[in-house]
Amino acid sequence: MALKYSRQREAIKEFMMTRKDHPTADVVYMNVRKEFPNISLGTVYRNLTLLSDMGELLRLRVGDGVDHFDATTAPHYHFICKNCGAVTDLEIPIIHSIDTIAGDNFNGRINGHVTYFYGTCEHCLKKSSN
Amino acid sequence: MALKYSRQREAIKEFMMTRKDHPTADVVYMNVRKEFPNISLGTVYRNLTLLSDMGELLRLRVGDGVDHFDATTAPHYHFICKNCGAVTDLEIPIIHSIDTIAGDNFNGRINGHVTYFYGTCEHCLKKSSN
DNA sequence: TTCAAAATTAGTAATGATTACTGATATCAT
DNA sequence: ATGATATCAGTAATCATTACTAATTTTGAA
Repeated sequence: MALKYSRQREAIKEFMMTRKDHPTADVVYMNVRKEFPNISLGTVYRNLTLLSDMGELLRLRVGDGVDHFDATTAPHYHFICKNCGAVTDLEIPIIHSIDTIAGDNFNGRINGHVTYFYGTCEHCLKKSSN
Repeated sequence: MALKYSRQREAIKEFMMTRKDHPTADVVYMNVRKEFPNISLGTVYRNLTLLSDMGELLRLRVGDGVDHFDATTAPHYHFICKNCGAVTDLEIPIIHSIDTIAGDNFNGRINGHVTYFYGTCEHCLKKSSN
């Protein structure tokens, strides 16, 4: 028996399921603390890492220096707002053909790619048009 | 006069020009120290950041927790070896069409994308086939 | 149910990359 | 040459994340 049940891990998992906005460890910590007032940040990190390693979560490194986590584990693309930093899912299918294109004149083996789209989100577009 | 000449910055720039392997701040530090034995790591970081902000360098966040820098500022794609962590340039043109694809059914504005291709580099492929 | 082995935890310390601060030095227009 | 100011070296601080440790939970079997 390698993995034991833990209420804290379950609470973290359940919280992640409710969020589509790719929260950071700190946001998870703040929220799970409502149910477990003295859970420690280390426990949050350990479980987020564990769940990511098991494939139940995705760890996103979007370039803002903080890791984001995503309970939607099926491969998909992300958009990052350069204005507010919000991370949102994109509803387009994975474009496998670019792996083939990238492999042209390249002597290694390409297994896949990670793409982040950057721009301005709907919310920030509205704000700036005032 | 906002920007003054500095030998240290010039040395950092020149070192970056000689390297195609996207060194980290620490690697730059180690090398520039040959010419400036008591340059400080802070100076290296400050200048790498300054040059990146001016557009003379690219700051790459490839997902390994350390920033890499690239003197080739024209947009291009990168490949990261999952085995050894090496970062190499890919010789394919930017595929602008995926920005359009990504914009389908999306209400924000997409300005561009950053893609990292992952796999095994030529060198590591050869080693593992022993 | 009780018990002990092993996983997990809370709390805290340590790490590693990067940034900020400070008094001394280098650059440059006048 | 000189004064204003950008830059520096050295060091301290910050921030995200990981590691450590003694106490608590979980769990399968007695």
